[in-house]
Amino acid sequence: MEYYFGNPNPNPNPYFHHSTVTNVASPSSELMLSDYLVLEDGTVDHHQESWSQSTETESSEKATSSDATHGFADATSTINNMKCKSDGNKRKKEEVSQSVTFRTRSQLEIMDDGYKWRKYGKKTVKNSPNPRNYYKCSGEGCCVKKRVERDRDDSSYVLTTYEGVHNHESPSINYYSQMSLVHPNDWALQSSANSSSMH
DNA sequence: CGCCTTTGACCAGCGC
DNA sequence: GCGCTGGTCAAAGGCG
Repeated sequence: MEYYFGNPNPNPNPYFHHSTVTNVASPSSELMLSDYLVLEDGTVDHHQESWSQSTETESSEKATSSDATHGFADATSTINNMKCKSDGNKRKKEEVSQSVTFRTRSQLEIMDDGYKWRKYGKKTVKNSPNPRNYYKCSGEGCCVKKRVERDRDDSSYVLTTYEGVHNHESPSINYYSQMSLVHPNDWALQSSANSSSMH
């Protein structure tokens, strides 16, 4: 299964290209968001753990290490096993999911990542002036979710948390492939390369 | 008409 | 047990 992230929409959000994932500890290390999101089902590799870091708004995601050398210290990633079912054991704490959180600087909350999302909820969260929006992938049988909220400390940043793995390719995968195609198996190398040399 | 957003209600987990 | 909180549901309405 391949899993891509980027800005493959033929009619891209004009602000998206200015969205970056910034490492607070090392502000000079900025990556285009589209440069590195590829998830592989179920595995936790060194790189993914390395940029795991809790944010206070993501209390359910425990902090691991933050490794500024990868430039991902400001993104939260918790990779677990995904269970995609809406009944029975939903909302159990033991029900873990594969989730990745990006903190991006963007004027718009909705960044076009190539997938089609349907909003299903909006909640105000405690200790945050900004509401949290909940989206599901509109793909048939695809239960990937994402949460989008503005950083309570700096509203110029958007926190986007993806949960799950798409069971389909991005509708705009062809377009994206011309920009920056990364196979999941190569993602570790890609992310490592990106951290050392941009583009 | 189909798909979307909005939004209040509902539910489960958690802390006290 | 109770209240708070986060996450989800589903009805209603809007839009193309």
